[in-house]
Amino acid sequence: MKTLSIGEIAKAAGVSVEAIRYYEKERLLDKPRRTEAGYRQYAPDVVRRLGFISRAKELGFSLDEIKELLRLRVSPNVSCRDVRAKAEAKISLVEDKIVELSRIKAALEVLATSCTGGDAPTGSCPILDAIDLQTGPAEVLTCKLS
Amino acid sequence: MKTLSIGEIAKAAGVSVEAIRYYEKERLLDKPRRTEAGYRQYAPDVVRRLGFISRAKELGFSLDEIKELLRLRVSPNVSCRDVRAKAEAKISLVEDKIVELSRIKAALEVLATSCTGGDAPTGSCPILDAIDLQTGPAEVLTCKLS
DNA sequence: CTTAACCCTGAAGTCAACTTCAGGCCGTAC
DNA sequence: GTACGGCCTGAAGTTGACTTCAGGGTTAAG
Repeated sequence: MKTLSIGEIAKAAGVSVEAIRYYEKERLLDKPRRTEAGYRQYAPDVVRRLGFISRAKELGFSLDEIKELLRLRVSPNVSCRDVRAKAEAKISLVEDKIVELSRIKAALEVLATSCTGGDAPTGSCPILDAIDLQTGPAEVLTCKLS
Repeated sequence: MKTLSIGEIAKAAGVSVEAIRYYEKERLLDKPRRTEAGYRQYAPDVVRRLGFISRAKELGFSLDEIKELLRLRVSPNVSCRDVRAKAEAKISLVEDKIVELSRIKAALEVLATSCTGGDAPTGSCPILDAIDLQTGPAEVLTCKLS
């Protein structure tokens, strides 16, 4: 099977070579096979993993949290119940983030559309004002990716 | 009007006193009035602003980005067109984050529900596998906060 | 066969976002 | 009036996530 050098996979995933070595040290990536000369050899699917890591970072997850996400699986040492509990905890964390982002998005939309060209009343912060509008009682988030 | 000391507002917003002084230095917060003795006096609505800062940080925004968000407004120096353009740029950035979080959420849901109790086939990463399932063509996100 | 581009390791340096520290002033409770 | 918690400043230290550096092998091109 075809393998990639660290430089090739770094380019493919859009991250630096040094970051990859760092992720290996921090155990977000398994230690890869090495060539005779000691060069790392990666399977192509490691690109996905690197992509996930970068995107999750952008979403405010720390490397430790990302490690946890990537490790969430049933194994001889971890029961199904535990995995489900952990996954559900992550789900509500992720939902909270989505709700918050939806608020910010709505606030930005208010700002973009209600923009009249005149000056705003001094001292107000449009984003915060717009977010205030939304924080009524019993909000419900519906979100679908189809 | 009632004002809050730095300690009081820190407690109310759930951030540290030092962080607040840091935000002031970094110009995420305006310089507050001072008492005769030089103590900072905050208006209660600064709590909102601090809350926004914390939540935005959790969503992967840097302090610089948060500063930009908070400053997005029409002023004598900034035209409506500029504000709208900037807001729209932020909107699509936020939408991308929501899409990505929705994927992660769906992946976690697959993981939580498909959890059978047996061992998974060795070497696979359930989260990445579940995310692969979703990355079909022409995905559309619908997201509503009601 | 040599030279440039790539790879290796380990250690040190950097940057953002704070936190801790040193040294000192307020304010109120005993 | 003094003790104690809260506030002040400026500087130094910390943590996470890398990046840069020093010193040295490797491999493909010419």
